[in-house]
Amino acid sequence: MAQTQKCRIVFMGTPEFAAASLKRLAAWPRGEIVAVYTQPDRPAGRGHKLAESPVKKLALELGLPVMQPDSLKGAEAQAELAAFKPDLLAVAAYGLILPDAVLAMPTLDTINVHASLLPALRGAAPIQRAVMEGWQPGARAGISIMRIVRKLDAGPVFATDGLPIGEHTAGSLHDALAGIGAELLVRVFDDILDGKAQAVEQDDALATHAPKISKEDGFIDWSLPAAQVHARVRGVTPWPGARTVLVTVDCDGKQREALSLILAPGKVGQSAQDHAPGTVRVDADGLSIACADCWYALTAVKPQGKKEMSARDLLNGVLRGLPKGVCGLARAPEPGE
RNA sequence: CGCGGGGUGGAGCAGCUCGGUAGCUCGUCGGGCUCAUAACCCGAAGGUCGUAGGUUCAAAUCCUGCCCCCGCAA
Repeated sequence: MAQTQKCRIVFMGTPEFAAASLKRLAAWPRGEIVAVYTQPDRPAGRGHKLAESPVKKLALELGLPVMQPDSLKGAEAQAELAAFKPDLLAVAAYGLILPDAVLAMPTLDTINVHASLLPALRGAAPIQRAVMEGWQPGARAGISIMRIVRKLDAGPVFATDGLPIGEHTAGSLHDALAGIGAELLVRVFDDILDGKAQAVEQDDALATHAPKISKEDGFIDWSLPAAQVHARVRGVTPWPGARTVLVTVDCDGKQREALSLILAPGKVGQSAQDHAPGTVRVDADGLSIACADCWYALTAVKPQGKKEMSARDLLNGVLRGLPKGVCGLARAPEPGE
């Protein structure tokens, strides 16, 4: 603690996940955030208004200087960064490639907060993939703090911290991990200043990848076992949303218009061995869809252009008059649905 | 000017094209049936139809402005 001067931190990040670390770092007494880098404002949302990243919003609230270069590859951008004379570079879900020149810039280290237990799930969507793939009992997700090297998410790891995935959705797990990541980052920074930080090389042989999530990842495949369907639904909640299309048949055998739904996590029910995957059933409990092994009971559901509602409400309104029992088939959406 | 859907008793919807009695499923409350029930039967309460104007003898319904919600897209 011979530090007479705070260490100079440049923070780089973009989404909500990164904002949590920025917030925690701003309250860290041993460092001073001298600049915040985030992606340029982009048109987004309804009406295509220009949107500021969560990190930018927080940085402005905190009164920190905000930089939004399109890239860090140019000499100009690098000179700008160098002028901040960073001791530590803290990166969390920034979204831009950091060239070698940038990695070498800080006097102490270049540190990344990654939302997985590395070397598992390197890449863009570790939280969602962790939930989607973590359907086995006891599956865990976590945070790794590592040094940034040229190869993506492959640097030596200073510390990890995990938690059971349980019934988490990607959204709730994200929030939990954002907090854990922020704490762990500060702990590693303390260790670095105290000279007792140790980074352990990753075993590349154990590495797995977590590619970016697309809308299609939300299309539910009912031919999977219910436990995997459930994990998939949670993994794509709240974004891009678990989608399926219900094609239902009236009492008089008349087919209704296909109904496109976004599903909230439901419940794995009784065995559905004697029904084809995708079979839709109305019973006392509401609405269920057959998976490879069991029924999957829908709890809350969001039809296009509507608010989320209970399965009961769906049956009372949009699907009013459906016969009890097997009454249709669920299928994957087609493009545009 | 990105595209589209929607705002009707507590909930989810129909009615709007072709203006004129407020409808359906559920919930709530009361009663009945039943050993019993979230089942069934009977009855009741509860809505200035998002908001402000306009057209009209008459507007949930047609026209215009505004507010709010949602999906696509990013």
